Amino acid sequence: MYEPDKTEARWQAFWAEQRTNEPDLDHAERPFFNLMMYPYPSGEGLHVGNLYAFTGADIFGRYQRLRGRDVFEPIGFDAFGIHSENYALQVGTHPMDQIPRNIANFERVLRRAGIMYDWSHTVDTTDPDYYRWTQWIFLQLFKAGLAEKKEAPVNWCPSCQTVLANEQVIAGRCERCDTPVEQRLLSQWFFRITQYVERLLANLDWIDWSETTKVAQRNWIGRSDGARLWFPLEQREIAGDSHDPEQARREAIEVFTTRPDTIYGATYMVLAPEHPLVERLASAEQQDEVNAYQRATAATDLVERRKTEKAKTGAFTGGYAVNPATGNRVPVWIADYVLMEYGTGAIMGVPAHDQRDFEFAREFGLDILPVVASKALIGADQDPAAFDLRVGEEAFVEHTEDEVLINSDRFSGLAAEEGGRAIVDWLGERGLGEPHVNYRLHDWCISRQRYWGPPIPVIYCSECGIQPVPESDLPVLLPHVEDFRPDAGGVAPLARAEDFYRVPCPDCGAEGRRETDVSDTFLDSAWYFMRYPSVGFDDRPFDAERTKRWLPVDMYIGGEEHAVLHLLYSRFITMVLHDLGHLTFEEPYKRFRKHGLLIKEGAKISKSRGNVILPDQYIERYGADAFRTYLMFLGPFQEGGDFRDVGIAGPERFLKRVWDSVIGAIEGGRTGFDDPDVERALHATIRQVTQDYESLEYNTAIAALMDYLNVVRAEGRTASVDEVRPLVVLLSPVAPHIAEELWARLDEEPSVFDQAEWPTYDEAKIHTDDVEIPVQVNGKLRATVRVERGASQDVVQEVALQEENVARHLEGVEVRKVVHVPDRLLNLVVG
RNA sequence: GCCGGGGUGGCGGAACGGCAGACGCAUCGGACUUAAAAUCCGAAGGGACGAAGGUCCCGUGUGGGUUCGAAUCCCACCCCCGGCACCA
Repeated sequence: MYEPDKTEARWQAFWAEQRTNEPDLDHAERPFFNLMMYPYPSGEGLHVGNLYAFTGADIFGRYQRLRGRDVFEPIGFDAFGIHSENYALQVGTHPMDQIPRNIANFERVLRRAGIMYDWSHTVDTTDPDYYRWTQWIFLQLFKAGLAEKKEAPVNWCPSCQTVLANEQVIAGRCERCDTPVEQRLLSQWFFRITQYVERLLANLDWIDWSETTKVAQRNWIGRSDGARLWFPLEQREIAGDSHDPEQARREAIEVFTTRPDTIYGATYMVLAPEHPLVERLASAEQQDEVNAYQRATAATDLVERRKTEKAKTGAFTGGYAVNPATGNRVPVWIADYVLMEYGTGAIMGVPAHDQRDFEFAREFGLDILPVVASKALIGADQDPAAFDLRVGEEAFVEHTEDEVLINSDRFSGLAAEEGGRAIVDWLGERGLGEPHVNYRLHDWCISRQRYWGPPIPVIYCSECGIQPVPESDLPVLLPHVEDFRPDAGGVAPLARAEDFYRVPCPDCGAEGRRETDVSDTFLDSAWYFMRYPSVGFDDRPFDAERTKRWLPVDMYIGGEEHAVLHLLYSRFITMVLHDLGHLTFEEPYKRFRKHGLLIKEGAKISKSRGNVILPDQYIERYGADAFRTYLMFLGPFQEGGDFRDVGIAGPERFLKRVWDSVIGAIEGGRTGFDDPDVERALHATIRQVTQDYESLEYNTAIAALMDYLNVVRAEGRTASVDEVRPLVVLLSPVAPHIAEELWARLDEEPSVFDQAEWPTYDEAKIHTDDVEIPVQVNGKLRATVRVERGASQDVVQEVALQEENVARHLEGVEVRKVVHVPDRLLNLVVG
């Protein structure tokens, strides 16, 4: 009798006692670092989505192990952060008490699920032995000039009462609580990730990652090629050759554009309402209107402001600038459709060729002047320099190969792209233009005005300014404070803990004050995988030898939701540590594969829907093996699938039958292969399962195993031990407990993961002597015939023609053509 | 709007130029049982004809195309999911 609860408990105890899953980190000869994204240990318990991801990753790890690799498969807990803090606030506990309970609960479930973790090398980001090195990493960036404190407009969540990184703002709302985000001008710590943007982009071309993830990163980085142009302010004359270009630029409005070719159509300019030049440009008579508009914008939250479909609003400043190409003076407006944080916070308005500018010009009666048109439209007989193009209800924005410039002086008639380059060159001679690449990506704001994170290791000295905490003083311990509530004014909770922040300057001893902000959780997770092999080394973040042996990560499996956050930050931190000489590699993950998303009965799983699945009850009822098998069977791992309770019955029955068949084989005592069909099925199954594990297609691997079992036990047949031994091995990555038990009962030495050889297949044994060939007439199936493998067309055709059904369809018509694919198909084309 | 991914039986999904629906769930029929559950055996995309073995037609979101042959490749469109979005 198959009793999963007993079997699973026995083998989990065996693994723990024998330290089966703890590779020798110093001497492993064929190291394989199998990594999965560590979870946030929530108070609600381990989510089935976590277990889905972990199981898929675990199968890959176990498979690599059976292929002879020394697999290191660690787990840790991403336990700092707003989520934990909010949960503690909600249930009225302290995170320092709550988190260890959550972690213990997670560990219990993960052990119960039979994941091959090395429990002697876990990471907890809230452990001072860990965050000490998170602080150390901050210091390395600080010393390298890659961490800077600057006053900047930042995203402020009024509900969480903290600053958010751009990546944490989803459609203008806080990713945590969905509250519309405000902009505030605050002094914050930033990591200069923008300095690495080209490398982050370039390496995407060669790292082995899911293509969709690479695309998401490219989009996020948002490289756009264009030019910077300077429109001199009107009260100054246009800077001529005799002027210093630097001077000219200081007295001008700088814009970024991807369409410098359209500058002759720039009939006005728009500044973001917060733009520093607004004050200077605003005329006395427009001052009130400008101020009113600025106030109105400031009062609007980002969600409202960034609505695309919203009608265009704005205010005229009363000031003018000069279009450096035409020499015409153009009015300068402010409008909220221009955003301070993208480009230069100012644009040239080209209403004929930009839909937004078009709408704005229409609203305020500004000139609309087309300067680009297709050759076909112009025709051969017209002069592009004076072409009269009428603009309809929309801007003319298509950007095609055959467009040429019109109404653009001497550039008229040039192809648009070429003309754009020529114009930028020409403006460049006067210092008023240059090619420029702009990025959507901003520097990474790591300051958080919250409690539950690693304190940023900096001291502000009244005498000597910003001082890093000496490395020897790390960690800066997060004190246990009772009132860890965030503050609406943006003051960090630690700023209320005088014992914490009052310290002498580490350099001069004068009165100093600690930084009271903590760092972003994403900094914790940007390097956690580097710590795993070096857990236990107290005097260094990562040991050189261990790191060399195990990193970079061989396989990383995780959710697509981290495509642009965690994965980008950890690449950045790895590059920095590489450049500073701490690492020998610059990309952290050799391979990354995303897993799909689980839904339940067609609906998204979420707390608010109340359809959250906790694995505990299922493991309790069906056993970990059956639950794992079901999770992996319900759909392609990389695409996700639909979880339905009733579906577990299939895998559950399958495992019972495996048990009965193997036990039956052992009791029967027969060896060898007496049935060529079974042997053939075995070899085909080994081939299929091997390919599927390799490519993470676990659902079809399991289907293949079910298929094979159906062959083995057909019509009350009793299997031989040689027929079932490979089945046990092939199944073991998915259902490790039952596999261990059956392996042992087959009189083999445990553990199957150390003792078994991965089964090999013989292509020749998969082939039969005969093949079944479908016979089509005009592409429609009319019969199947059995012929010898490799039979010639003549032979196949002869056999086919004897089929009554084929002959009938050939009656009275002429065979015009015969398509024969050897061993695959015969198609008779009649006319 | 832009960028990804996807639309196949009652359901989850296979197949990804060559016998559509593997494998499984649910369903139905049978065996076992006093009975039920469990287990085992079998049926099954839809339709038409046939007593039956069978035979034919229709079928992979819609419409076109390429091909001897298309779920699979190409073009256009519709719908769903995920991401980004007044990004200049």
